Amino acid sequence: MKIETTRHSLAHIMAYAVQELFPRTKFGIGPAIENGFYYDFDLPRSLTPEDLPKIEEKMKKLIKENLTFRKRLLSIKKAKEIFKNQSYKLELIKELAENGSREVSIYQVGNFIDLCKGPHVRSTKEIPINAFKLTKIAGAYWRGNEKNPMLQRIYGVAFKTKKELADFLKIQEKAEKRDHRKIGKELDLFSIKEEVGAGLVLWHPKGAIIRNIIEGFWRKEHRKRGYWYVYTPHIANIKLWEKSGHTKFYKENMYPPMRIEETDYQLKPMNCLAHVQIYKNKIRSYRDLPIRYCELGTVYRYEKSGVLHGILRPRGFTQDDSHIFCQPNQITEEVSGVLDLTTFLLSSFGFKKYEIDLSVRDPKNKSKYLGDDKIWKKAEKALEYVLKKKKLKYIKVEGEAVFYGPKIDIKLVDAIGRPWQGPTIQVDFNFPEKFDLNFINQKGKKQRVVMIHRTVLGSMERFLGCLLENYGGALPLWLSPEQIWVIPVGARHKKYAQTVREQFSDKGFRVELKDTAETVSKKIREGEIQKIPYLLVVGDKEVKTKSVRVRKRKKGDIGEMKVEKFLKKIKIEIEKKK
RNA sequence: GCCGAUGUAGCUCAACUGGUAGAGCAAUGCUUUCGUAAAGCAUAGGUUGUCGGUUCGAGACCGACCAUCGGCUCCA
Repeated sequence: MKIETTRHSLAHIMAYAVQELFPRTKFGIGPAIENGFYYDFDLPRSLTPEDLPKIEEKMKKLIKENLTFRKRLLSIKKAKEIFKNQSYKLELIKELAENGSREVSIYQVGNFIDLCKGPHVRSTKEIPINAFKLTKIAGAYWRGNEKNPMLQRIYGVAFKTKKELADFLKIQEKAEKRDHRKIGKELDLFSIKEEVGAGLVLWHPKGAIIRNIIEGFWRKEHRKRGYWYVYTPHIANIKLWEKSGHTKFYKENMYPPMRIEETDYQLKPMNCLAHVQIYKNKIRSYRDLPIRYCELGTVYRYEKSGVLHGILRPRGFTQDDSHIFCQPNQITEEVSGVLDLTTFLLSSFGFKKYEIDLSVRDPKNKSKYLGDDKIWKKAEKALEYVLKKKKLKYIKVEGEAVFYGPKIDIKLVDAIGRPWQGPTIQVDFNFPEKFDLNFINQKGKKQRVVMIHRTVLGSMERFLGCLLENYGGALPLWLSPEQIWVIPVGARHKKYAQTVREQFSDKGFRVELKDTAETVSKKIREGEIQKIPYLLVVGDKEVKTKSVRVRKRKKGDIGEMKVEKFLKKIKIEIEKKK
């Protein structure tokens, strides 16, 4: 028996239990999902966490009754009659009928009948009784549309054995400890304060050090690949945003304009328009192309209050942005180059797992997008071509495109497995049209340029958040804000400790001398909590032999070493990681 | 924005059914100079998220707002 089938059957059992406990319930839908299942209910009252054990108990009781799942095929008419008091089910039946179905299938277990195409377990005795748990209650719009009523969703997790469930719950619990918000607080990296504003990030000194390292590495790699670094203002004349279509298609994500001497200025939600203006500054030749402008550009977007999530989703963030202007026949090469850069950077920062989406238009709602069909098809084809050529696994998602073009999105995964969009590559024929962006081709004729929008990390905020969760805060040596602590055993070793500190700081290492009047144990404990890669203890022996006693993070004491030898060792460690 | 939960010292948490806020860590001062995950003593620290209401009396009850958390919708 497939676990998905069991999960789906559990969703039905849960619905059955809810029906028994709340007879007037209207039912939405209840599918199996990753690790479990959910079901949406329209209930006479709000559920509280205390309801979950009651429902769970009822479910177990029902499972023990060895109830059979019976499938039946019904005519549309008959189905409508059976579900006459179930408005959501009626809506589904109506839709099935409209799509040409003559009959629908239903499943009955005990006294609970559900519209469902199955499959299900034959009997509840096939369901392991101790391998599931109801985990949370949440609101969810009927059919995922915010204009529809909100139903109450109960989530559950389910596995084949009690042990698998216990393991899963343990892993989840452990993962929650790697939450970037927790790590950010513990390691004093950043904060978000009510006094400053929701979604506005304060980077503390140590967070800023990490960001600086990331940015430095990013700049170096971009310079190598022929990018030009630019700086652009944070506000711009609103006419620019009107022309691009932002005020029409992107309005709900923008802060309202500010009026200065009869002109409205817009806080930028994107960097592209400024880069467009740099491109437009003079006539460009085909010999100049591709032109790659890049900028760590800070943008502000109005995000609905309910979606903010630490630094993974703030309202102000810095994109590692770039706009590439190229000839049409350079698209695949450029997209390909960007993909290579992305995978190189991600692996340099230790990311092994990511998902790739090809985000295209919603074919049913073309009014959400700028530009005509032909242009869109061309852009979508170009992106898909490169993905296929690189043999990368991707999922095509309709309706996920930006208003000006389709994109390749790379999603990084957080501690508890939630995907967050980071890197993105977007082919855009629309802005070049809107802003009349050209170059002079080999024949001396004006030709339309192609624009590629891209970030390879996503944003500094989101990237750091994912980075912290990936490493559980224990960043590799090259990224650690504090790499080494020198801990003198007693007051008489302070002087030597000082010289040791200097030997490392002279070589560019981030090293702190911990010479306060506290015990060695205390400082070791503090160092481990602060996730310092190396703690160097120096006492009488080390002073005599010009060495250090090395303690490696998580590993413990790895022995005494000459200062020179340790220096060499960490240099190698840093080179290797890069 | 929507549904639900939460908000007490810098951090982690206490305070019985309403009776006037307490502990550990951190901070500061003194003592201790210490060999691999917490030395000792003392001091200071709070309009209990904000505003309003109920009450003789509110951290606790009610309302509005703000923020956070889990989802939904939306997104880098």
